[in-house]
Amino acid sequence: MSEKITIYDIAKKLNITAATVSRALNNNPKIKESTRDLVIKTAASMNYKQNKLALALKSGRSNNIGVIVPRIDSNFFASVIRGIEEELQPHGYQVIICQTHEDLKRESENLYTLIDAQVDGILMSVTAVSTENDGAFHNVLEKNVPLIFFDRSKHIDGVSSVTINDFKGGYIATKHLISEGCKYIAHLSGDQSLEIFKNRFLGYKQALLDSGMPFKEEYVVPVKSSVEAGKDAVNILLQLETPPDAIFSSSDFAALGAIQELKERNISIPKEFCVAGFSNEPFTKFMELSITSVDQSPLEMGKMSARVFLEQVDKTDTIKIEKKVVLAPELHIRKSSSRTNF
Amino acid sequence: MSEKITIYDIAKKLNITAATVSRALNNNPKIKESTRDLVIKTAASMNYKQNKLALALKSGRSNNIGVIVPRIDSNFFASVIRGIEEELQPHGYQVIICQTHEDLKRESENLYTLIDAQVDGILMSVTAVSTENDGAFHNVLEKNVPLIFFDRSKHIDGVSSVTINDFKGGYIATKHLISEGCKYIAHLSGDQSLEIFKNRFLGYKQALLDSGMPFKEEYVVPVKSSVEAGKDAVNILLQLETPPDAIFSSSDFAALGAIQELKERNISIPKEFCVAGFSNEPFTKFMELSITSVDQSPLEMGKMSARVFLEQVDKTDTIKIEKKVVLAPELHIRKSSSRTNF
DNA sequence: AACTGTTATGTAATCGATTACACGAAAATA
DNA sequence: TATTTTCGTGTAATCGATTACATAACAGTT
Repeated sequence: MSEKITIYDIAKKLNITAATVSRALNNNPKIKESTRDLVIKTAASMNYKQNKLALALKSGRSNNIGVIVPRIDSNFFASVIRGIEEELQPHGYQVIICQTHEDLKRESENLYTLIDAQVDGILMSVTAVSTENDGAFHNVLEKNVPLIFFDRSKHIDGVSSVTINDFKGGYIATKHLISEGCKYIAHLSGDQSLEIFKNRFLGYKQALLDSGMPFKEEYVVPVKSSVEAGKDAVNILLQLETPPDAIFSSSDFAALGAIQELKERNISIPKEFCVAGFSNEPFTKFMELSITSVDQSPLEMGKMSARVFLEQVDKTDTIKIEKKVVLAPELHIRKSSSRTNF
Repeated sequence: MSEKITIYDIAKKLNITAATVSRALNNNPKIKESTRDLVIKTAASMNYKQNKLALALKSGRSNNIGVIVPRIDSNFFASVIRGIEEELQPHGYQVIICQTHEDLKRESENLYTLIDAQVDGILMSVTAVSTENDGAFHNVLEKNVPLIFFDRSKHIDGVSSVTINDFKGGYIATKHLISEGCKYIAHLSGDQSLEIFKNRFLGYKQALLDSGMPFKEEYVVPVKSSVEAGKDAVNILLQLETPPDAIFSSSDFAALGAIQELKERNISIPKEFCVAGFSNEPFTKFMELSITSVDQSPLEMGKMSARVFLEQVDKTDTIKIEKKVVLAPELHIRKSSSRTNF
């Protein structure tokens, strides 16, 4: 087994002090060139590796950043994380991942754990908007650890965020359904306490109004992001006096459930009924009856969040600048709503 | 902003030494109970948090473990990671994730980076079997950092692994196709240098032989794990003198491509042609024509890998014990191959 | 020769926690 | 009373790297 080589070992071998070795390795200009070369050569030959833990203790920076997401086994979050990773790795940061499983208590625990672990920053998508974890968030800010929200954010002074324009997403999806000739468009909505879902809903509403179509409360059905919820929603909607002829769902999974239920009832898609989802999950494209969906460019979102973080780290001394990056959503039109193109 | 509180701050306040504070906080039995209580109470009131970096430097353990996977935005790997996380978090470990993007150079870099970061262990799925990175692997073992392979493994003495029985997976999938009455079963195979793909192939072959069916080389088409590759494979297979009437694909994505191409050619599934895939990706279940697939229980695989790691960490002094855990695959029979049930 | 300046390196403190060893005081034993 | 134990705490080294400050050696200036 190879003993761990420290700068002291190198120093002893060369009959100089560790300070000189450290300076030589850090390209300190005060070191004679011959000494520097010798040290660097010796370090290489002894297979010296800097101890990052010692460096971290001394500098107070761990070079780890924490990422908190509801769950990792969803294409969206996994892709965001991939984006974060790709952007941060070249800067020497390692990413530590935590999952909340949509549980506020775990969110709080994760925040404390990451601060404990001395991370240099926290990038996260909040689990729900609630005051329950205010203490944990306050703790992060108090420690001056950069905090950045992506996708699902909370309003906290001085905290930056990277989101997509969910309003626009809802708007273009709905407008698209209208342009395909749909007259009665329903909406499967998510947890309205979260900005993202509220905005998707507002975009939907605005698109209706802008097109001179009436907005009806009964066309808005709250759902969880699951296939089952989508089926249930269709069952409710089809019992209405004037059942809808299209659905804009804030979740791809619910959209899928809706489609399954509609097929069950022999309602032809997209001829009689159009459906659009949100998130552009991989399966929406793979289906035989592919599903129209709003893409959130998760990779880009991850990279952007990382960049915002990097900006904030550099200027720790300056006043914190709250930056709100809003990415543009992109509608992927597929068979589930294409009366004309396909 | 809250200044960082150290044990020295507590010591000063109580007019005792940091050593006593440290001992009190660590429940050292030599400390008078009254002192211990006082220290603990004071620490709490001052909002003291142990500096993990200092602890890490002193103990040589970072409480971080590294996970290396080809990519994170695949349901399989994301689920394995989720399993690892769930098992390790309660033990105080944080998970650091690295991606190789199927690139051997990045695999090597990741290994060195993690060792650099002083991780307490590395859990990984290798990118490819090659001697190119032997140096990097050797480096890990030399540093006495526990190394555990999951899913895709390499043969290295003393290194444990957690895999599924891919041979059996291939076997039961093929047997199932045979039982559905398929007579000419083709196989879309993966990179044969990787055990997992080789074993799936061997399982397929054995199932044929056990059923008294001939094994034909021309029925084995190497593919990448992509939709396109699956389409191409079907095009090749259907040009054979005796085209097959079933496919066992080592990849769900290729299976999907095959199905799309078969439909294009108006070949009815499962009536004229049956298809089975591997991995049980979420979309296989969501399709209208759901796809039969072999489940690899990724969550369980992650948890099991974590457990094997925990075992190895505990007994650092004992001789390294190579442990090979093999999980059982499970066939999920769906419409793409169900002539009888549905 | 005396002084100043420059250059290269050494000395020692520091980051925060742990711990082997030492030591004084009190309690137990002879 | 003298001696040994036990108990509770202090002292100081340690983990490995960085860095403010000190200093030695030498060159240049007057």
